[in-house]
Amino acid sequence: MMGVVVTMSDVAREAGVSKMTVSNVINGRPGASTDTRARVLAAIEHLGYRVNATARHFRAGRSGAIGLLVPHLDGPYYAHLAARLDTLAKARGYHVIIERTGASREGELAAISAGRVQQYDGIVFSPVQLDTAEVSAAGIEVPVVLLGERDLAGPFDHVMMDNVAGGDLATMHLIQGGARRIALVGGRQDVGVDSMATLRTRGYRQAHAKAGIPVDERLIVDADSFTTADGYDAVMRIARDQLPFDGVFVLTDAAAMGVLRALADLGRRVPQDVQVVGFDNDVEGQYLVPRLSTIDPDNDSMASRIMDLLLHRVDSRAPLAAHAVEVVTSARLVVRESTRGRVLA
Amino acid sequence: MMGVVVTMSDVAREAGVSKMTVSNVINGRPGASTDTRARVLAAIEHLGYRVNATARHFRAGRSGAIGLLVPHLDGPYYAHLAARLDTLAKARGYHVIIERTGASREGELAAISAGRVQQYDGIVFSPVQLDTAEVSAAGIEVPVVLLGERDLAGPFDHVMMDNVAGGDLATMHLIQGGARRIALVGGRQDVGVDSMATLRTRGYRQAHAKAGIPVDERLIVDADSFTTADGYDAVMRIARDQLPFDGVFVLTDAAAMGVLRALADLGRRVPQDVQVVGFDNDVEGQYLVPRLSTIDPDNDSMASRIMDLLLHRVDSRAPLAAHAVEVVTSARLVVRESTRGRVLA
DNA sequence: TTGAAAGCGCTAACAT
DNA sequence: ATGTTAGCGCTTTCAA
Repeated sequence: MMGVVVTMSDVAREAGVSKMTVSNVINGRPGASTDTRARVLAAIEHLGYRVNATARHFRAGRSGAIGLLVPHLDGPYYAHLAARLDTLAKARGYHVIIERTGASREGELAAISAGRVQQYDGIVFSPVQLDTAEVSAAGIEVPVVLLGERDLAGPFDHVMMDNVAGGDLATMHLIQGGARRIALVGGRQDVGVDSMATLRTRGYRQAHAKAGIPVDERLIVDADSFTTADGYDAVMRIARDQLPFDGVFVLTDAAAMGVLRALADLGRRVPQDVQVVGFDNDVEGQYLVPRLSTIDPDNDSMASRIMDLLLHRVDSRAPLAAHAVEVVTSARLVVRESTRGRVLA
Repeated sequence: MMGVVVTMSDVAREAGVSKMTVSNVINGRPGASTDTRARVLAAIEHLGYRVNATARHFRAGRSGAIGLLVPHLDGPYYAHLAARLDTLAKARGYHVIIERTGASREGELAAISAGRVQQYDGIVFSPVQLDTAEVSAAGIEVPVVLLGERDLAGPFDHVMMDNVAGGDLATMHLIQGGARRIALVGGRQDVGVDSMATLRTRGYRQAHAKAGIPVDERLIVDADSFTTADGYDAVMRIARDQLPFDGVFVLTDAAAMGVLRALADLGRRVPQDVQVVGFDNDVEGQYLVPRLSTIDPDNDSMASRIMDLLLHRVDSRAPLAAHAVEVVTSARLVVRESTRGRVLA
């Protein structure tokens, strides 16, 4: 026997009031006497009533779902972000649905297509291929918070970490540890679209410029989707090309894991022969051999900002407000065993 | 301007039929002439109509949500399982909501409490502390599929991998590689409740018995929630107690990562001084130094079985059928660099 | 083969 | 301070 379903009408009858009064009490709306409120609360308690979230969302013309559109879930990065966002969303009556775009143009376009998006009350989108103009052109009709790349002056709220500063920090750290030929695994040339990769690459160049060290373009190698496998392959390609290098800045910790493995296969010691620094501060990094130095992007505060911005728009039914908000959270260097430098001031 | 919301009535008007006919066509119910069907389909296409899942679930008295109750999301194991289950669920009009129990009794009891569970149409529960009787006592009123531990004869459908065989396989592999004093990280004494840990431990003992090797109980050390940190700590504890060992069977790959790191800190070479084998076959394992030998539980087929069993009950509104189904998927040894043995037949 | 009516649980808008 | 009405989009039931 399925449990008795207690509705608002049941509570109203039990408390001797109307459904509306029950609704008002539940939603903390004013206009109920202390006495009535107490009776309603007692009835709720007594009957074990819980609001039917589906009915409430239905009535409001909403689904209660927030879409989180990310490239993949291979590494821990997006999994952790998803968990944090979900916790924040639950506290406010929503839940998070994860969609993987596969980091391809088609995947991203499909994910933000009208049909897919309309099932959500709002979306958090981390594009890796599309730029603001393209996202804008998709004509998304729910609130959107963009994530992880720099796009000046878009119509969307935008939360990102300071990738350029982070890349600079990481590279400068390698230089201070004595590196002069620093490979950039996952690096991308600056061609129009800003992305996590191009921005961190910009930081890499910035640090070289400040230190007066020339950049050898051949040391900038792509790493597809920044997975562990991609990192491994990238180093193997550099080695095959016989390019000397004494430092590696890897754009993600996940890829850095593959880099460390590749260096081990090549018989190069870390940090004695080659220093390595990652980016993301995944917990796994502190258990690698050697423990990985990395950049910590402070993801917890990013998650709060994201949910605040998004749900504010969702609740106020103002999908595309006039004033898009730009939030930049700052990065911090975490020095462990894979580098020779010291913590910077 | 929010996009025009196209409803079933709009489609009906456009096609010159009633809502019911549209509904029938959409749901593939019989009783619509080929001609009518074509007109309805054309109207749907023309207007860009999509069914409102919230309304449909509301009408059906459902939420459309499947709860996935797991101990944590620290490692990749449950994150991957969640992703797979979600893909399967989406294809059938449901979505997966992840709940973390924290691997504690209170956390698990809270997660399966009436209030929490009633928001789901069905749940997939991976208990680590509770046994079948306790889960049963909670009086869950939606379909449940249990996961990951052995419980004979419960009222719930139950999908698990063959943990005992996997533990046996791993241990036997270490023995064949020459190990005689094998530490068991995450091992648990067999006390009433079967769990992932006690079952794999049973496999460990079984292998020792078959090989005629005595088990040193002091080498069986707990590892809390099987995280990387727990694995690290476990090995450090064994070392502090000065117990000699030449092999380690770690109950999860996540913990195995910490084990490898600890052995590196202790200056013990793997696999020359100590062989290590994990369990789960996380992708990360093949990039560790050394690459981790492990047990592959074939999670993909587990995920399909789980969703099939669960949604069958959900769709047929038969939460507690008379015949609970027990599914056991088999495990496979993956030999890499952290052990000295060869692949078993 | 098709349609009309009713209602799922909730809340905005409007009485009282 | 509290109640009544109406209706969100869909499908079950019953009628034509």
